[in-house]
Amino acid sequence: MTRSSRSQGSLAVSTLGYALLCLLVRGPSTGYDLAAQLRRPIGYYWTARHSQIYPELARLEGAGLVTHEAGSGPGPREKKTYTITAAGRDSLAEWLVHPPTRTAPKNELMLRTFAVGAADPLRMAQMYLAMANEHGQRLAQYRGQLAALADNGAEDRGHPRFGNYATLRFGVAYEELRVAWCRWIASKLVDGPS
Amino acid sequence: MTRSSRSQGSLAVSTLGYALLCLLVRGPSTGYDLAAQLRRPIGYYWTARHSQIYPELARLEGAGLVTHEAGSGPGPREKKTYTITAAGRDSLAEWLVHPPTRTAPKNELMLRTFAVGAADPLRMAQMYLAMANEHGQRLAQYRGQLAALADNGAEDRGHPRFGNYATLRFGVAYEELRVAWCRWIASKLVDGPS
DNA sequence: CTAATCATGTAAGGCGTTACATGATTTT
DNA sequence: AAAATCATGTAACGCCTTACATGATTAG
Repeated sequence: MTRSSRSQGSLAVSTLGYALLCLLVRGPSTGYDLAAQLRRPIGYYWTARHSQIYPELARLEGAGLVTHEAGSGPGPREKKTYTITAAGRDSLAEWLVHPPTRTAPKNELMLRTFAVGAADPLRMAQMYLAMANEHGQRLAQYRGQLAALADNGAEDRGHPRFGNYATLRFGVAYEELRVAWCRWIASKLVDGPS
Repeated sequence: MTRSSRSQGSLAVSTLGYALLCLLVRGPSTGYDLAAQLRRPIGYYWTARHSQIYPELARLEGAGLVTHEAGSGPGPREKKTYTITAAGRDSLAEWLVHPPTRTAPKNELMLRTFAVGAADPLRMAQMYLAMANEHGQRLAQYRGQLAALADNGAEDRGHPRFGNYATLRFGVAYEELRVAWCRWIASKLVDGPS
């Protein structure tokens, strides 16, 4: 049984598949729109290009987790609006409560930091300050979005945007940490002894 | 000019290549040993299997950034000990001061959190508490390692292990944040209104 | 009239994991 | 006697990015 087989619901769903279900559970959407939605705030934690999304939607449909309705689109092909099925909701609900599988960490900033002794300290300090700036700007954005959500009552766990609120709270705390750490190491490299 | 071309030093080096140089700048090593070194603490931020490391070392040698000396090994093949070259040191020093290229975020926990409303709140709370536990255990490990480094004087930026110290400081702060956030959302899901 | 946006797909190639393959030495 | 460790490589396959391909509608 190949992966493109239709009419079976027991095929393994990739994390990307669940990411799409996370969006589709909030309402029907086209592949194009899903690509656009993979921005704020979920795009801070998961992204995908349309070249990945279109084949994945076809797989989800083959597994019976979504269906689509086609209509006339702007281009040469039909526009397809995807909707999550009851099986899709069940599959998502079960996946959500499982602890995440550990994925390989990829943090280039910490990789550089591990070898910080092999570079010029002043140039490294400048790099860290530039990163502090970048994270500081993101922090300001996140704080603004968080305040807007709080105003709409999204701190309540029953609110439909509570998920946005909770992820943004993490984002704010993480950016604060990164700004503080970057400033700490920069000052260490400039003022510090030896 | 293909990637396997020898005797040229201008070929693009991948991030994995620089990760290996980050280790080799501390001293010569075999591919096997590099795979083992990609654990504490650099493995918290970057990992690779031996199947990736061996071909990458050959590419680095083709680019003139490392050399190797062969001796008799335990198995059917020769044991190769790699050493960073002066060109390798220069290339690394230049790479270190560049700000990291933005890589696609992959945070499965935040992905799940975005769709938290589609799952059973109590089961989600249990999952978050399990994660808080896991991160709490890592936090204890990191704190132990950090204290050992501090005792050896690694807070000094001139110390050969200052890189380990700085990355671990980030690790401790990050794990603290994750534990606190997981506990916050778990209590929100259990006690919270609605 | 030019550019952006909407909309869907495929192809080539890099990166990374798992599994296959070999075999000596040391520990249990 | 069996298992773990040391040590190096290749092959198959999945995930992901970049680039190729098409074309209507709308905004500047």
